[in-house]
Amino acid sequence: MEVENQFSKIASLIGDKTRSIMLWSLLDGKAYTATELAVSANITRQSASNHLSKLMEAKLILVEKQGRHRYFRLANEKVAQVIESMASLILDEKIEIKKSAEAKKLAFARTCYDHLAGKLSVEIVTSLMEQKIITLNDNSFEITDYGKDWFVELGINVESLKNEKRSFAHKCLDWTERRHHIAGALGAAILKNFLEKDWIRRKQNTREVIVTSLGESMLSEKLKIMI
Amino acid sequence: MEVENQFSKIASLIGDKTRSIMLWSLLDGKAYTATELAVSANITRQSASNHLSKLMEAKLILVEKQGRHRYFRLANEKVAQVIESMASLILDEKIEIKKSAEAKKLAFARTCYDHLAGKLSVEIVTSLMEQKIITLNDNSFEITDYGKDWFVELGINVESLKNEKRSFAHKCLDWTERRHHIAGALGAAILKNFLEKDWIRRKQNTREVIVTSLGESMLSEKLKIMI
DNA sequence: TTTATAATTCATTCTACACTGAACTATTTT
DNA sequence: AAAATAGTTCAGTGTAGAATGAATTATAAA
Repeated sequence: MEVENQFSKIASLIGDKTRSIMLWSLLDGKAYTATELAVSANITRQSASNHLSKLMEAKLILVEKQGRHRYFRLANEKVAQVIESMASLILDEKIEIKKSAEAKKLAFARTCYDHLAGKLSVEIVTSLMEQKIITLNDNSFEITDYGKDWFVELGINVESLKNEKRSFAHKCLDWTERRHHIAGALGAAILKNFLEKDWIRRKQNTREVIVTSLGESMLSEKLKIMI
Repeated sequence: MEVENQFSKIASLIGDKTRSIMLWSLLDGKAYTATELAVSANITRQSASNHLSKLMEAKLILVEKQGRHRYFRLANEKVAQVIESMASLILDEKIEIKKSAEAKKLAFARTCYDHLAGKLSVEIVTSLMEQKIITLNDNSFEITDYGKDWFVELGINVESLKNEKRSFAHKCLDWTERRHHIAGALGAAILKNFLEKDWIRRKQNTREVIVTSLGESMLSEKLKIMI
């Protein structure tokens, strides 16, 4: 098949009203059952099942079986990136006034797959670079010796992260900020760490992340970030 | 409207079979008339006109009037980036054997909007960096003093490019290579220069770019790139 | 001026494909 | 074992929205 038709096929696969909402729901990197996705997209289970098998066939999502449940999640971070990039067409409207409150909050701080995205996430990178905790090397971030201690103090053991199969700390383009944030094992560890310490909290049914007052003072102290 | 529905709307806008083929055609950054786009998408002019007005409304494309012709082109480079990112889901399949010959050629060298993309384009960046002709500074490339002379010798006046309104040489993520190439005024100037000198040639009806034998030896000499 | 070409608008038709209900398999629970 | 829950398959239905034809506007060429 010609490339343009392959493109057209994948575009219409993503572009269906219901499937696009499902993909949007899956953008937090979590795994959901068919029923859960059916409810959030407001369709029957049969219909959801049908859509999910189409997304599976195109390898946009994958499934894990657990007993009578089947958990669906995005196939990989790259799919998440594509969805994010499409969403950037609505999120970064020049005219601030037209941006909904919800969109603004998402632009400030949200999860993307398993790491942080939005303004906060790129400010973290800026601060870590300025403090020489991380450095940029081609396509990924590296941690300085000082940085290793800094992360240990934060509660993240950098060495053990490096043993994971996945990439350690690659750059991930933030579509609302048009700058990079940290993805990979380190990006995931930072999100987990901040959540565990209650610096930030997830909100129900959205990828939006809010900064707690504890988080506000800690981000200011450790990273010189003013919310 | 909730963000998920805004996303769904833009996704289905792009995701229509015919519109996606039109957008794919526009990806070379050139402007086409409604009739031309109708022919390449194999539909009537009325239908094309209808689709184009929808894409206009969403600000994905814009139009320039010239006499009785109306020339349509992508609204900006960002839209091109989004289309490219979606296409990356088909272009970078792990299983090489399944890649069509056409897709392989596109992955090697193609135009993206008004600059080069693909393997060749990121190799150019690598070489220019190694030779200290350009350096990376945050989100854009900068040219060294030595680099200025080097580009003048190539036939590109860097100073006059800087006076253009558009960004000079920002980074642009290459979706097949997952690394950056040069966009902006410099990226466009390089593509133009290479075409004029017949180092590379456009092919009809595709974004594919081929390297001439002259180009092969010049790229080897000037940039140490072996095709 | 007339004729040809480019593009759009609108009312109508058409169809791809999403949705539904019913029947089914596979687990878990009681 | 029976009942309940999760999910799928499939044949038939329904509809959003794409395609079309006819009419209209605008510009260019003859």
